[in-house]
This record gives sequence, C-alpha cells and structure tokens, in this order.
Amino acid sequence: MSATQRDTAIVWLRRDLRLRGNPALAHACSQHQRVVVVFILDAAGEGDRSPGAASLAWLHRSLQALDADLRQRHSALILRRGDSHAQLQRLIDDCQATAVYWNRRYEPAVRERDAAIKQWLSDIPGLQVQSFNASLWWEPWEISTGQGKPYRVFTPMWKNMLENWRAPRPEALPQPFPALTDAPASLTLDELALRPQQRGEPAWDDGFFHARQTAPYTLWQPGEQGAWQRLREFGDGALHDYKARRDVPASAGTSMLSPHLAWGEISTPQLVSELCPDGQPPADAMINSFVRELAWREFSWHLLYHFPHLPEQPLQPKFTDFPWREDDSALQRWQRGETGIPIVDAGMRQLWQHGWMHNRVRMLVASFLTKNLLLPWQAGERWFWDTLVDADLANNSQGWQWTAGCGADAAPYFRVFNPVTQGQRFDPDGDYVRCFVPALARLPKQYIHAPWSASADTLRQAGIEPGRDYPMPMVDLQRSRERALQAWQQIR
DNA sequence: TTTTGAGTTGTTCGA
DNA sequence: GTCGAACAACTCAAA
Repeated sequence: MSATQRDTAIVWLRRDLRLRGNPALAHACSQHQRVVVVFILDAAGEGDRSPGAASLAWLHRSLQALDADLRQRHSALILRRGDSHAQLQRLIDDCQATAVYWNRRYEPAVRERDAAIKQWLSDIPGLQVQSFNASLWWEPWEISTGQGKPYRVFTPMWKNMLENWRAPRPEALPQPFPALTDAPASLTLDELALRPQQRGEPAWDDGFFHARQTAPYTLWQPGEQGAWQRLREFGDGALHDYKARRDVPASAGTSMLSPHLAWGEISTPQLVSELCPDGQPPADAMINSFVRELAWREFSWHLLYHFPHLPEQPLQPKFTDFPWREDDSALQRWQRGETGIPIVDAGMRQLWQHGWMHNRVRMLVASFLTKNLLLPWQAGERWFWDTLVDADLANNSQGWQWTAGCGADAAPYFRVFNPVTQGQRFDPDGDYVRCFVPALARLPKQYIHAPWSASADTLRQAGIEPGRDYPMPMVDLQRSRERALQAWQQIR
C-alpha cells in the first residue's frame, strides 16, 4: 500500500502506557504516515477482572501523563469507552484506518476477547492487524522444561534463563514522532470517571499522590517519566544494597517500580536492557538479585498463561478441599488493619493510605490471613486487587497462592510466619509500625511488635489503653499456628 | 523408565 | 544470646 495522507494506523494501548520500547507504536510509526493512539476503557472486556479502585486512580494520572507526552509531540491520546471491538470498529471508520496494532496481554479473559477481535478485524479487506510483545522478556511459549512442559518451579526456569541469556532490545522512541492532524473524536479524561471524585466518592486517593505521604516513602509519579525517574533513583541508591535492604520495610529499599510495571509505563525488557547493558547475565550480585525478581514476574505470567484458573483455583488440586473458614467480621478486621498484631496492621494501613505495601509485609499479612485466621487466600487476593495501585493479575494470584501454600513451589507446610519474630527481625526499631500505627508510636521498641507483652505501667506511659487506642490481638498466635498445621494435616 | 537431587522469603526447641 | 536440628512428604526437573 502506498503511503498516502490517508495511510492511518491505530495503536490500541492497554497496559503499555508508554512511548519508548513500545513495539506496536514503533511499528506503526515506521510504517504509516498517520498514527492514532487510543485507549479504550472497557470494563466488561476484562471479564470479572476490571481494574480495582486504586488501579483506576493510578490509571487516571498515567493517561494524563501519556496525553501530555503525546501533546508535546503534536499528537494526542484518543479516549473512548465501551466494548473494545465496537469502539475500534468506529474508530477505524472515523479515521479511515488501514492498520490496527496492539501489544499482547495474557489475562485469560483478555486473551479470549483479543483473539475474537483479531479474527473480526482480520476479515476487513485492506486492514492490517498485528499484535506484538511489549511486556515479557520471554513469551510463555518460548521457554519450557526438558519435557516441553511449562515450569512449575522457579529455580530451574531461572537457571534456563541464565544459560540461554536473552538480551532484550527495546525499540527507540519513534523519531520524528508523527504529528496527529484531524484528530478523531475523544472523550475527556474526566468523562472516563476513573478518579473517586468523579464518581461522587470522597477523594480517598489523595494520600496516594499528594497529602500525608509518610516518610520514608516518597511521592508516586504515575507515567512514563515518573517510571524512569523512579528507576534512576533506585539505580543510584537502594539497588546497591538491594539484597539486604529490600527486606526492611522502613527503609524503602525496594525499587517501587511495581505500579509502573503493572501499567506498562516501563517494561521488564527495558529494565533488563538498562541493568545488563553488555548483553550478559549480571555479574554484580545486587543487580543479579533484582533481575531475578523480574524473572519472578515472568514466572507468574507464564503460570497464568498456562494455568488460566490461577486467580480462582489452587494450583495444587488437593487444596480444593482445604477447610477454609468463613468469617466476615474477621476478614473486615484484617482489611481495616485492626487485628491487634502491629506489623500486620501497619501493612494493611499502608495499603489503604498509599495503595501499596512493602513486599515483605505483603507476605506477613497474607500468611496471617491464610494461616492464623484460616481465611481463603482468594478473599485476600480480591482485597489486594481492589486496593493496590500495582494490582497485576498474575503476580497477585501467584503471590497469594504461594503464601497460602497451594501454589507453584515447594512451600514446606510448616512455613507459618510469626509476625512478632518477623517484626523484630525486619523492623527492629519499630519504625515501620510507628509510621503507620501512630497509636503505638510512644511504645518502647522491645514491646512495639507485641504490645500485649508490655506491663500496664508501660502501656499507660505510652498513652495506650488496650482495646481503646489499639485492639487486643484477635487470635492467639501460637494456637492459631497449631490450628493451621492441623488443617494442613487434613488434606495431606 | 527409574533414580536422584532439590525446592525464595520459617519457627521452635533444646543444648 | 547463639546455633543446629527437627519439622513430612511430595512434586518437579533433569540425568
């Protein structure tokens, strides 16, 4: 086809909200004169996994940033809402498009929807339709065990990845970027009603982005530029002590790139390319341990691809009969951070205030819910899905299954985290607890993770009346641990 | 086909 | 306080 003024490509962005390292966009810009970048809000198209409230609050700002980046290049982001196929069809007509490109997603419901859309669009004469890989280092079908089966254990997969090292080559920013003339109709960002205020709710997301940010955590900056800024800060600082510091929730020693990754403002291939520029496995131990975490993300996505029931059903079938309890009021106490276990409550309150929780604490609160309270991991997974700005179907499901012990790894049955011991080990001065549970701020550090062990005198001096200022523990840690081990015996 | 080695992130107890 | 052993059995992956 000759390149005429009407030679228009549509780039359908979803969870790849960036201009750099974006294969669909790069292809469109190199092959077509006019490029229309569209985002379609299609809740129904995601099955019962449309983004949660916290994710939507992030999405609002990410789309805002993307539009600003495009406008700087004399283009713009076109916004639509509704059924993806219907909207694409309309947009194709609106701008006489000759091509539609997008980057692949791997969530079960989305895969099904996208396959149908690809089929329908491919039947339109003269329309090119192509999908690309923008998010994964390895496609799920590109790596397997010697038997040709998908990996169900991380370490052998990581060994395979190291032995067959793949150096990603992310696409450069299209230069010059094609200006958008005769822009098709677009909704305004406010019309998508992604922020709570626009749905008539209180502005509960303020704490995510402006007010009450609590040290040592800094402001989120959604969008591609924010992602690279975060990477620079991490690369200049915490990365060099990553192995030890990543476990200390009070020190912000993790990359905090997860929401940027979840929305594709930056991608694993880009990160690997930045961190391993010589095209070899990292020689540096710190970089190695961080890249290994990125490989875990790959592992999770591969698992979701090969086992699409991962978000709902335990990977190990014997757990179908596990005697989970049903207790809505206990679930609610956990959700609100009122369990009476300081580090658990600190984590749940951090989640509520910031839309994010430190990784180590995620394990602790998940272990507490599934082992000490014996509540189903699916209930925790759903809460995280709604409250995390980095909610990611594969990582969230995989992580919860791992903690519950029904997932893909050799979790010994006896691994039940003790939140007091863990608090003492990873938050020795209690800074993290003090930060998110201010009622305990004046308690000396030897009691901060177990206020019930402090004398009445000590509590009084710290200004704490148990049950009024801070709840009594909702379960006995020792007894609930034993109950969990007994429950495990039942399905052995 | 069979065998062998190994498996992210832990806790508790007793010396 | 520190340290090593016990805590089950199973599944996965590779030889």
